[in-house]
Amino acid sequence: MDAHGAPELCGRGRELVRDVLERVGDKWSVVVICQLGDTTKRFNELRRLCEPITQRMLSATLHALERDGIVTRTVHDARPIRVDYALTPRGLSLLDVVLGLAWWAERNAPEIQQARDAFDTRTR
Amino acid sequence: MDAHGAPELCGRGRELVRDVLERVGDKWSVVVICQLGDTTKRFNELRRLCEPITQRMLSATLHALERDGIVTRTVHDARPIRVDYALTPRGLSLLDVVLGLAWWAERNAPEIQQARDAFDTRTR
DNA sequence: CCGTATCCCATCGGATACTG
DNA sequence: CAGTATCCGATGGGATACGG
Repeated sequence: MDAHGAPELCGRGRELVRDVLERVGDKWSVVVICQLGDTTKRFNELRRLCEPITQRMLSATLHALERDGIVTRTVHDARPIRVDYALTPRGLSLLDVVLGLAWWAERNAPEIQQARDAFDTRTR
Repeated sequence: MDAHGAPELCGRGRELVRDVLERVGDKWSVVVICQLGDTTKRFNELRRLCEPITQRMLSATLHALERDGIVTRTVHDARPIRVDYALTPRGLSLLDVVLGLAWWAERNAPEIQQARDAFDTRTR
């Protein structure tokens, strides 16, 4: 199982790794990355796909992802103005692992809901 | 790439999936799950492994993971009291995908740090 | 040893209004 | 269309102290 050895979550470089995990751990990053997928999309297009994300949070999330080199932002001189977002190669590699997480969540969501209900009943 | 189709991050069942993602997205869950691995561990043992986690947060994190059926909690009648924690089968399946995330973070942390520095310089 | 209770502040993120 | 600015309530999580 751990043929690679455990990640350095507790050794040196731990803070750095946790920084990265907290980037993907905020409320919207995973959703945005999954909806972006391997296709370039515009701001409002992405916004609809990520509903009910607010304009403010989509902007902030994209800014943070751009800063980390996970998405690119391309401004086209047109009227009305048009801005395209896309995953970088690094973003695509992250998409792979994040899809694993999303699929796990999707597969396990019903049983986890049951577990929660059972636990809450049992401990009430 | 998306042979499974995109996860239902925006369809029905979206709230449920996001609930699950937010569980693993909090500050300590990924660390605790990785450090627990496939071996039963005691509270303070886990605490040292997850340093600098506080007692309060380890307790809260384990409680939430137990509620979701991801870890088991076993109290042994001994003195001093002894409590063992272990991943359930569901927890082990989560470990797989979470290790993927941790390894990605570890591999990419240095370049992301560079990207951040470059971005901050460029936009200053 | 294994927790819970309290306090308290920093950050996150929603609502809303405004700009190029 | 694609954002930024401001306000503000909710939540997360650290420090500390106490209990079984």
